[in-house]
Parts: sequence; structure tokens; C-alpha cells
Amino acid sequence: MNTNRDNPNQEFPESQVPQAVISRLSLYLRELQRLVREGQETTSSTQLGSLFGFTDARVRKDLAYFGQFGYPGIGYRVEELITAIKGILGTDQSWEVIIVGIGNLGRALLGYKGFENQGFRIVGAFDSDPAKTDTQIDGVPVYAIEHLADFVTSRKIRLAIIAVPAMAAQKVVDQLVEAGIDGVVNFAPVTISLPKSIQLIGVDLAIELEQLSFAVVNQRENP
Amino acid sequence: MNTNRDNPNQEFPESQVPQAVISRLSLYLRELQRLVREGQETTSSTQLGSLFGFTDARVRKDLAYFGQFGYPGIGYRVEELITAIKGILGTDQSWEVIIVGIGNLGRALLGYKGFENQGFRIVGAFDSDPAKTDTQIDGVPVYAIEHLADFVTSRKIRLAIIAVPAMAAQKVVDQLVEAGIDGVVNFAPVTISLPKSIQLIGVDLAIELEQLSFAVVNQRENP
DNA sequence: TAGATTGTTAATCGATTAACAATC
DNA sequence: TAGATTGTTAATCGATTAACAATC
Repeated sequence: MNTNRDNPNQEFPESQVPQAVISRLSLYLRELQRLVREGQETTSSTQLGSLFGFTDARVRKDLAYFGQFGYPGIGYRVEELITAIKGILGTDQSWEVIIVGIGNLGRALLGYKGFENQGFRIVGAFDSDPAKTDTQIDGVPVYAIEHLADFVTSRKIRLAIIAVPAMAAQKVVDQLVEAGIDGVVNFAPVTISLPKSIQLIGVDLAIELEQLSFAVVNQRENP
Repeated sequence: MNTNRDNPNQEFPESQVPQAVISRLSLYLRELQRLVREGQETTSSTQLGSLFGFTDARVRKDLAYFGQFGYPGIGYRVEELITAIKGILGTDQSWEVIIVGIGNLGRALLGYKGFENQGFRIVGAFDSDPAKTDTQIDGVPVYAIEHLADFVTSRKIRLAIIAVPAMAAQKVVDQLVEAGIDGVVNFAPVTISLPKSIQLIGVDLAIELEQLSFAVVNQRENP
């Protein structure tokens, strides 16, 4: 065994990996980082799974998509597994990220410490309101929206966060795509269309509350 | 047909409805609300699905969990389907919601207009910092955290949003559960444990970027 | 009527779990 | 060694899709 630990296979069979697996990897990573802070050196699929109500088999299967990271009889070395998962998620490197739209939400995201810790550095912000531009917020320079495309192209920015009003979102995304962006997290409550090769994650805060409403009204048993 | 439209079955077989279906209902609702603004009166499973890259069969199946809402040969009446989905999600009524933690993110959520539109009214905010309490932000009163339990109990608040630091989240949730909360949206990047009967939705902003990072690194084809 | 589209069944596809030999 | 735990296979479970009679 250990072929992947010793000689990591970079050609992940990504088309076969379910999206749900990737979400769970992020959850594992978050808990592993907590465990390492608490000084724990090894963990097991049973321990990791029980934190989320997953079976041990599911944890092992999730990791098995990407290689062999554990030691039979021992479990997983926490530090090692953190490194492995970061490698899988692509957060072993640091990403330069921009934010478009400096309203309430954009400003909050600018100041959010959680990004930096996970390998995402906000290097620029953009807004159409001249009153907000050519300043710095939380140490991040705020530019006029007119400079968006240039910035993305010249700085080779790959990831962007959209926090503009719903009406403006599609146009902003179109500009980003034109400028060569690779992925977008969209907080505007609107469905965005874009080329298949550009990655999109949508986060709709009202929808999260709707999901909660349904769960409460229907008294779901949660795991 | 039409038994459910005429005599809605309130006993949804909720345990059989996959979580993914509920997420899609929220997406359908958002697009239906846009269609109604654009003056469209009817839609079809094909149109609705194509907006998201879903098959028409999937859209019909999703709705079929809850009743019969369409008209063969015609499709779905947009207004009618909006009403039906709101009924399913429980957002035909308005919910009173509180926010705990008035940092950058909490403040942004306080001012977020999208909640009100979907039937969620923020009626109180709570923080441990005396400098922030006994004021109003965006028309919402901010109280000391000590008043949290009393407020939830006496006002019979059912839904709460947590935007406190990770370290404080579990304690806040414990207080809310004790005070009788029914559901929580947690923005703190930490795994929360709570009784099975209390509903929990976790939103981790850094995890959203991690998911994007993986997708970009692995050049996923999106639908 | 002919064309469109639903709701639903059966077939397909994919994900989860249980079990266990291999390993430390 | 005995106990613990992995990675993986086969069986199970669940979700999606294709197809079509029923309906407008």
C-alpha cells in the first residue's frame, strides 16, 4: 500500500468523484485542524465519522477515491491527512481572490478571517460606487468596477466572489469570464449562466433559511 | 387529478423526500418569482429544468413528492406553483428570526434585504460586546447576550442565525436549545452538536471557496 | 383534432453500507 | 499474540432518467 502517499497520483479520476464527497472532505479537514490544535496525533474513520453522523465506511470510501492515507491498525495521522486533503482540494497553495460588490455582504466577506486561514487571500475589491473606490477596507484596495477586467487579466486572478445586487450579477460574471476567471462564488440570489469550463458555486442566504424552515415545519430527524 | 391542489395533503411523507429535492424547490421558487416579475403566466418542467441543467423528469418528480401541481398539455401556472412551493417550504407564513453575533458578518446579515422578501423578519440581534448593545442597527434592536434566552422563550422565536466566533458557537447554541429554539443556521466554522429534534443548517464560507478550488484544479465539467 | 405536457412506472444509474482479508 | 483499523469488494439502498398513457 502507500503508493499514493509515496507517489501521489495527480490525475484524480475527478469525473467519478461525487460532489458530495468533496463537501465532506472540507468537513473532515475542518475537524482535523481542530484535532491538531487539541494535540491529537492520530484519528480513525470511526472517530471522524461520528463527529458528523457518518459511518466509518463512508469516511474510508471518501478518502479512497484519492489514494491510501491510513495505516491499518493505527488509523490516520492527523497532520498527514490534513496535508493530503489540502492537496486534493488545491488549498496547499494560496489563492489570490477578488471580491466584486462592496455592500454590506461584500464588506463582511472582505473582513472575514476564515478565508486567509484556509489559503485564500483577498487581493482586491471592486464597486461601481465612486464613493467607495480608491480607498482601502481591511487592508484591501477598493477599485472602480471599470478596472475589473484589467486587474483579473494582468494579475492572473483565478477566483472571484460576487456580492453585487441580483440585477448586476450576470453582467459582472460575463466580464470576469471575458477576462479569464476560472471560478466564481456567487452570493447574488440569481441563477447565473456561464461557459461549462468556468466553475460556479452559488450561495443564497435566503435559501438556507428556507431549507431550515422546511426542516422545522416537517420535524426532520437529523443524523 | 388535482387532489392535492384542491385538498392539500399536509402530512408530507417527509422522511422519504431527499434533502436534495428541497434544495431544488428553493431554486425553482427563486426562478418562478423571476418569471412572474417578467409577466410569464405558465411554465413547463422542461423550461424550469433547463434553467439549471436538470432534466424535465427530475423537475416533475421533485414536485410529485408533494402533490399534483401541473396541467397536462399546459404546464404549471407560475403564481400557483409559487404558492404551492411556499406552502411546502413553510414560507407562506412569515418567520421571526434572531441573529446572534454582530461582527462583520452578523451586521451584513442584519441588513440583508433578501430575507424579508422570502418571509424572514429579523426581530432582534444579540452580542456580548456592551459597546454594540442597546442600540438599533438597520432598525433591529441589539441586546446583550444575557437577554438571549428570555427573548427566545418569551417571544416564542423558532429560528436563529449564529454569526459568532467559532469558539463561542456551541455555547450559544446550547442556550438557544435550552430556551426552546427549533432551528439554527450556523455561520461559525465549527461542527455543532445538538439534539436530534433541533434543526441545523451549517454555512461555512471558507468551505465554499474550497469547493471552488477543487473544481477549478480538477476542471470539472459543470452542467 | 393534433400538439403539448403532465404524473407515474420501470429501468438505469450511482452512492452507501456491511463484511472481511490484510496489516500494523 | 490479540486487538484495532485500514482498503476494498459485494450487496443494498436510493435517486435519476426514459418512456408513455392520460389529459388538456
